[in-house]
Amino acid sequence: MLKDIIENNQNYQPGLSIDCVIFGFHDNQLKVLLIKIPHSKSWSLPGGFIPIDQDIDTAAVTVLNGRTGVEGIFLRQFATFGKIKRNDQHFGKEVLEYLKIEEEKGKWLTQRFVTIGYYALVDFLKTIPKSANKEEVIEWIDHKEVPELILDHKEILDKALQTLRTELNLMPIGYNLLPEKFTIPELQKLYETILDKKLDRRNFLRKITNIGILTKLDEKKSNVAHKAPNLYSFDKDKYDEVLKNGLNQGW
Amino acid sequence: MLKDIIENNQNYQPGLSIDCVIFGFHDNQLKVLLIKIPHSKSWSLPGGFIPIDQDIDTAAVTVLNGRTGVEGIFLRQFATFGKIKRNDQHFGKEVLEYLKIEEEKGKWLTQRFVTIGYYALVDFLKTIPKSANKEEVIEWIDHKEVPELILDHKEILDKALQTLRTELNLMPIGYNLLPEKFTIPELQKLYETILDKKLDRRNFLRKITNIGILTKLDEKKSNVAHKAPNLYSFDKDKYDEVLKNGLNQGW
DNA sequence: AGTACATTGCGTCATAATAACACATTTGAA
DNA sequence: TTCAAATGTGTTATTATGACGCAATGTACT
Repeated sequence: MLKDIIENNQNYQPGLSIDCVIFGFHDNQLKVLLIKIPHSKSWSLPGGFIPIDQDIDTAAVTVLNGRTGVEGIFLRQFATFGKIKRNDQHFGKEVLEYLKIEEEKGKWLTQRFVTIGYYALVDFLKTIPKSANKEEVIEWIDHKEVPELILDHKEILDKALQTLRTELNLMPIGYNLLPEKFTIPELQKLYETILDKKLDRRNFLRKITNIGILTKLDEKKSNVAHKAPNLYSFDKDKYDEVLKNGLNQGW
Repeated sequence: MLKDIIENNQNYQPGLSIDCVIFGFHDNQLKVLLIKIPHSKSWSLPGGFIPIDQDIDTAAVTVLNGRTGVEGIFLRQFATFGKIKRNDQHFGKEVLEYLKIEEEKGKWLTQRFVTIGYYALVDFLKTIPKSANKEEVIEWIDHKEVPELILDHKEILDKALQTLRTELNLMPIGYNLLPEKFTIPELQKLYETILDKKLDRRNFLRKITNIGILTKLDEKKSNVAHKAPNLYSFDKDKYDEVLKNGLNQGW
């Protein structure tokens, strides 16, 4: 609870927060987990504070697990946001008013905050979004239809997506975003959605299989319109190896 | 002065610092600007604190300008370090003892600190390393001969170099590390030094010129042994364009 | 002055990666 | 039964890459 944190703020790193951009993939859409706070018209990224005796990475994992219930997911720090105007006094005071905390006692919250951005890739179907309380709404929202966000959260989200796009060229993705069994067209849609551009079906197949991280299963997807596509799974060992060594070395 | 900052710590963001990994290139060596603090056996990265009314990027620029005297340089945030054990109490107390500040008054410094890492690429010859005071030594040190560093500064340095290596595949570099006029072999040495591997002379020339950011000058380098190599300069417009759009798109 | 040697500039060639496209197959729906 | 939409498996031309060859240039040494 935010109120508890503010009242026991000596147990938390001052002026520093964490915000998570949690990506999922469903219905051919790249979705982001967003929170609607009752006291604001805007939505926000799931975030949290850093216990004084915890690594920042650990604090980020806590936020993620708390919101998704999923463990062992892909989580990566991508940038730290510290513009002086990023959190205005006004927003903090709104929160205090809502929580019925006096301005003096809530000073910890209205001080200047720097936030560390993490992005996560999770399996949409395994995720059960959890709201922290009754008034809070937490929802998967298509990244193309993100509503107005509080503070600089839009900027954080954009930067996360931009980072994800870049990292697509440096490492394989999909293991964390797709179910265990999936089809090549599904994987391609994921790539197309993240990159926001069409790729050639046949060239994609060749390139993705050449990486050597896919295992073709002796099974076809059922209950589909048109020709049933083959199912694949990731070869976790090879996947991890490529993750570690990177792809597209360049030089 | 650190003492002033501690005494006026209400003007600074608490528990948050900045550390800069400043790279330069000279004598075919990738060098890092390091500081020797009198009260410690170890060296450290140039760093600083964040004025409560300044963007973190601005604070990083201030650190950089203050140490190098160079302006308009390449400066990029690459990671934030926040392990709980990264700054031990012991180190902070040493500093306080050296500065003759009572433990109680110096509590601001011995609290838990998270640090934001920036790396910079500067022109070695245009840089005049500046020490903050008489007792402090600041020096260019070959990245292969870095001595013991305080706290987790070695980890920060390693991560900066690793980031630089990755970014070499995503963008052109050299504009900030080399003098205005340079030779292809010099540029190749820079790449080889950063990547820590040999590249083929002829293939390097082809690949680097194909990027389209180099202008061949009608001039040869003088006072050199053996055949005089041609001089080149960067085409700033095209360089910036490639910087913006990136290279090696992959997908 | 002549020669050896290191280094540069400009090539070639075989192979791999990429982009663009053709055609047959499978399946649900008209 | 036929059509439309999607999948599976190719082909071909172009480009990029990796591994070399060789002549030109300038220093250093005899």
